[in-house]
Amino acid sequence: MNKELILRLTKYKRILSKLKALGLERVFSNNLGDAIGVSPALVRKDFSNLNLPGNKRGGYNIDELTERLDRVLGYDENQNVIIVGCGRIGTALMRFDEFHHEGIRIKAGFDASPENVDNSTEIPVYPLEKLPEFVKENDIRVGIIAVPDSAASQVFDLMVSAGIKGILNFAAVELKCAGGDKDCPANCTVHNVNIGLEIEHLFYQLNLTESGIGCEDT
Amino acid sequence: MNKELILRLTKYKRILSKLKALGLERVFSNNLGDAIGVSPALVRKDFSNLNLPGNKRGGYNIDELTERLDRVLGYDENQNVIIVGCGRIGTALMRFDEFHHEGIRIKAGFDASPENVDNSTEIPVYPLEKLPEFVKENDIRVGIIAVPDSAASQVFDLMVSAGIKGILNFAAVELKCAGGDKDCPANCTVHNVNIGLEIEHLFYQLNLTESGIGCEDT
DNA sequence: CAGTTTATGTGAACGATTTCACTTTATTGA
DNA sequence: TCAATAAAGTGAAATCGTTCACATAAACTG
Repeated sequence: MNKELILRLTKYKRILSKLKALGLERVFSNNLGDAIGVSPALVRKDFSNLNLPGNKRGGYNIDELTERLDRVLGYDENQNVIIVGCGRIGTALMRFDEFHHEGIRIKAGFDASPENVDNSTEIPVYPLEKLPEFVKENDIRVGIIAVPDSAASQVFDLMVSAGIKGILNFAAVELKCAGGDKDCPANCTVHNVNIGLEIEHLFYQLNLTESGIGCEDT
Repeated sequence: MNKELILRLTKYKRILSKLKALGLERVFSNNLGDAIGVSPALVRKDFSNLNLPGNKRGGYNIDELTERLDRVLGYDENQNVIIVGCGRIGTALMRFDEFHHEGIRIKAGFDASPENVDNSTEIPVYPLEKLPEFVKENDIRVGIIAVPDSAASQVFDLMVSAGIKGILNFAAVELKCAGGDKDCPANCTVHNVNIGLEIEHLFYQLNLTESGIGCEDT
């Protein structure tokens, strides 16, 4: 199962929960397709491949589909996360509203500078050294890196050796699993969110679109 | 020229500038491939398709390749950007270090609430109404949306009608060009960065990897 | 209850990217 | 000057994800 597919499934799930909130009970492949920007045929194919059945005329039952999707994706209430680096980006993320809606819970922050440490706040910020202990005790699987680029790689190693399995990295350094090319022993999955790169990419896409060398949207 | 390719080219450019900073003069397709996580064959194919020549034995000359890449991508010193929404995320982005390195300049912020307006700071924050005027006068092509989800769509329309051509959207609403499915008259390209979705996606990828249904990294 | 409609389900066709495997050419060293 | 070597260059092949188009079945309708 590849990354793109998992992303689509995650999106389906989100749409389903919104439709449910609106009181709907069933949904059709073209509704879902429109909502996430893919063809209805692909929606059906996705569900067909995963044995998520619909009804020949009545589309898909939202509750049932949600439940089955959860089972496929291994849904788990406990989506606990830590943030490493409590500078501006880090603290902004800590208070990011959306996380609350989505059942994602930021359990703690960690920072190397003592002046950022403060465990009197709603989300406590501990010194970086406490990270391994905290990860073990609280069974944390996912962490966010929001440290300066220069510290990213060190922090990454620390997190991986502490047993973190998934990382969302905001530093402008493409992090890869220590194992290198081969399959990483620690088996940690990284998603890099490189904002600078994203903007640069956007500029180039515009340039090329304008000059007619074209590039369709998404 | 498609989005993925443009992204690779942007990455090549970044690597080249880092290698250059280290004092290197030439680079091989496998260096570049390793750095951005693709095969050397693809690197060569990319350059070959774009007529970016290397030397049959000596690899690619970093200066020359950079220059040619700039030409292909339509490189322009002037990468001016505005940010709409000067809450936590917005202000964090305003002072984001990486932008400075990359020649990206945040020229101004805009916010609907008067208490966030303040043009005594390094990067001035104006009331939202000033946006169209500012965009015209300063020839702004790209903007960042960092407003609450509920305001995202309105702000989007305002930006598009002001003439903004590219948007990096941090609100958890998948924005699409007003034109809908057909080609948008305003022709505005949107990149959505949905952090909550990203984390959820990460969790599911881990679940599936652990259960052996597998999914390779990147 | 037969006929029509509407949406799923799916094998086959398609298209785009990527990789393979080989050719070419520059460079080094004997 | 003549191998030997190392890396770019590239047409062909393979792969992968997506779409097509039609078979299928459920649900209305008169």
